[in-house]
Amino acid sequence: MCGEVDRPIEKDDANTSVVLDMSSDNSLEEACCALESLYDDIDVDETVTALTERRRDGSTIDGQTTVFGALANEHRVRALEALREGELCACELQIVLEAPQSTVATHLRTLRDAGLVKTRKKGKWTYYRVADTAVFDLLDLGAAVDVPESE
Amino acid sequence: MCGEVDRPIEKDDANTSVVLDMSSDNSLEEACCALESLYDDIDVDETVTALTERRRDGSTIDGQTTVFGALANEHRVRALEALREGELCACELQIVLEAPQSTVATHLRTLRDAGLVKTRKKGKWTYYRVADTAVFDLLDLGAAVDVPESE
DNA sequence: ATCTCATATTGGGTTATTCCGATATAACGT
DNA sequence: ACGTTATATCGGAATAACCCAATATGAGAT
Repeated sequence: MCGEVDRPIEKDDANTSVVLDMSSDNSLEEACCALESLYDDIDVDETVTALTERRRDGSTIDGQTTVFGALANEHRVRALEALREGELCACELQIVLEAPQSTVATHLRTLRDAGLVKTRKKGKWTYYRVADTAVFDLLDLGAAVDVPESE
Repeated sequence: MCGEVDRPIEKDDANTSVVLDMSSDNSLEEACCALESLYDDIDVDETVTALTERRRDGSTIDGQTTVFGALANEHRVRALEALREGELCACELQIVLEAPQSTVATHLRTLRDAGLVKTRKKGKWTYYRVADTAVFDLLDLGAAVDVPESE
């Protein structure tokens, strides 16, 4: 009863970052079955198209996942929190993080690659500062989310 | 030349989420060497204590990393973006995400565990909505960060 | 009760992250 | 030049995250 659906494939090539191969599975078909019974008198194709348009530009999403990925680590969040009161050099951050030098250096690299911190070199020392105060807003919003316990 | 340092160990037990064993490496010693030469007339112990106090409460950081971890995935960001215009049921999100049913269900579980979405059951269908509009602020801030290219 | 369908969970193979010792680089002092 | 010191990068083992087919659960419908 759940037949063919005109797939709205690639109206724009913006979503190239999606690396999923839809040609050999039946995910869309299955989902459309559910759709058909969800609303009784609808044009399924039209609904699918509307849902498709809820997708955002792929490059934006790439940036978002890079940023959130950089924030998804205790050491890195701790480092950023320490930078609230101003810049610190790598050796100071090493004390804050209580971790070996190479570990700290790697985390700082990740933060820099994500655009969250910027560096300033002075002689042998490298000073790290938050790239933008928006980073603190991110940290605050992340801390404000009420994460349900257990699981 | 870089000798012993009074470690300000565990003045409060709040940082119990740090699972690092400092007893068998020399990270602190190394970092303090750098500190000594960074400022020429300082009380190193005092400086270490000050840096130690830049640390935040561990439970807060746990929540932050859980939230950011949930946001650090293309499928999940895409799902949240789709929910900007209102709630959707799982089968609709399946169409948006172009992924198999079990994959979508798992991602939605992750978002729920992080407190980013809430669910409403109506018969056989489960409707997902964003738990708080602050989630959109998070997404927007994450998208606004200027991620340097290459690497 | 039984069947169907929407969604959730499980198992496990694949890939990505994390950690950290070892080594490399780069800037200062002598 | 050389040694020293602060930081960065490499290698690879341990750990976590991801994807998805198969299976389980739970709410109608018959």
